[in-house]
Amino acid sequence: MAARKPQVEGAKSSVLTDGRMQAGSRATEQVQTLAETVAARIREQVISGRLTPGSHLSEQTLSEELQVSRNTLREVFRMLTKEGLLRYEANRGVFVSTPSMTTIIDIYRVRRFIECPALAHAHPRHPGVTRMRDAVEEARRCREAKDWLGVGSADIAFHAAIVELSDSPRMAGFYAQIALELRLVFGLLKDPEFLHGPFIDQNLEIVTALEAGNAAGAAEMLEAYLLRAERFILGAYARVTSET
Amino acid sequence: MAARKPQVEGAKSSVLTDGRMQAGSRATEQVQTLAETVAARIREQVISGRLTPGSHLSEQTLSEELQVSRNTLREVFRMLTKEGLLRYEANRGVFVSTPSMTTIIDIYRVRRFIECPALAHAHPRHPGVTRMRDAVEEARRCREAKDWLGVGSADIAFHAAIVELSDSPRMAGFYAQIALELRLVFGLLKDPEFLHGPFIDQNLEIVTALEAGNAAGAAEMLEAYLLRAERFILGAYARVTSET
DNA sequence: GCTGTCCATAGTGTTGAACAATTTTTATGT
DNA sequence: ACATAAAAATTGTTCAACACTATGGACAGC
Repeated sequence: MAARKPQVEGAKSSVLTDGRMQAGSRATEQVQTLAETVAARIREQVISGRLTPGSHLSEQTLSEELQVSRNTLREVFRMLTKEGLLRYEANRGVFVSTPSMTTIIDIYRVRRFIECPALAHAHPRHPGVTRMRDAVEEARRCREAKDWLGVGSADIAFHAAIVELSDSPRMAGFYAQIALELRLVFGLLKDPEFLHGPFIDQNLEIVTALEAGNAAGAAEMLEAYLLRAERFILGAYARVTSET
Repeated sequence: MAARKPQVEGAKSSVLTDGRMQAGSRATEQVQTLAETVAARIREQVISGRLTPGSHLSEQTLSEELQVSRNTLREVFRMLTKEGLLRYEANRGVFVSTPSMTTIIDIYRVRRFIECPALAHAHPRHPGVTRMRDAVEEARRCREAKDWLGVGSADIAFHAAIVELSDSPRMAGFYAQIALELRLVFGLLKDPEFLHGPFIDQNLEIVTALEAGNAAGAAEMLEAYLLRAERFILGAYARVTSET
């Protein structure tokens, strides 16, 4: 009956590993509040596809399911809405955001707008480069293990590392949001092997070029990559939605 | 006693005009929830300087002051924290964000990164151009009326219009956040006439060049403008903080 | 005087129940 | 079928309570 209980129960019943994202912070803010924990959990459920775009998130149902009070859950909703994962409709509740073609187009426009210059102006020995290479290797590991969700994460990590090259925390934060939305799109599509497979090797080429000091070339490859990926995703998206 | 009461009381005691920002939406979402109203109100208090950076926002005090429940207020805190206006510390509460020099530098890096290309690739007859000119005229009106807060708003609106030229809602949303933080910085500085005065005319030159079809020239002027503004603000900031 | 421990206090984190306002569903009449 | 009114479900908001954490002394030891 007492409050704070979930600090214990919540941890017990929690299935998520978590701890990723927010690359910059290490020892800071180790204390997580319940709301943040729940937010991470819902985020994961959306990304993993257990929560499908467009579906309505009932306050009562979800609060019982996650064992938190409605008030706490509403705080979580407020956070995730600002992150762009959920959509609010007054007096009707929250829904999982449903990406449209317009969404995809805008996301890729932003990606080209941000990633390409960041890569072009990058210093070859910037710490972000290491992260890029790590991400590529992680992606290959996941590909072998046929962990396609993992491949998606690694791909996002790769491109987040590119944005890190710009040395701007705000830019990185913005990109993290965009990446979240992109994952929503990924979840919408099927056939993840076909979706991610071809792009791992291109990531490898890009980081290799950058390490060799050829930032301009890397940026060019990246732009081509993004244009291809956009067409690719748009096609897959059209195929999925037309089935309805 | 009863709930929903504030829907009435809140409106009565509300002093803010509001309605700006979010250029794209017109008839949509006319229904505002209490939390959103309160959020707008606190936002305004932060921007106008009534709530100084670094100050602690007590849940109990503020909830009594604004006549809303603690729970609703906490929802608001969650939103404003995501917007970057407030900072959360677990078990210690929320504080108004305190911009540092690093903040200012990052903000201006982002501004150059986003605004300049947006302007350079702009079409001279893009609707955003009209907004730019409107903003300049609004700024001059406010200057004559010595409404320096208004000048600040108009200046922000001008540059938000530049970002609109990129036709990307996500970019515009991101810029709105950056602009909010920038206003926090403005509030920190004194002597607003000296702060905004010189820049109005430069804005005018930029939009004039763009209207004349000289996007490249406008972009160059903008970059110079932003570099100057950064130095300017950093100087003013150093002056203010050293006084402590 | 300075430093570290223990406690009272204030403030945040979270809950459950209650009720008003709104939306959605169901039942009903034509 | 179709509009309409009543009923049910859901969101919006409040309140009071209590666990947990942080803060500011009081007090003892060095």
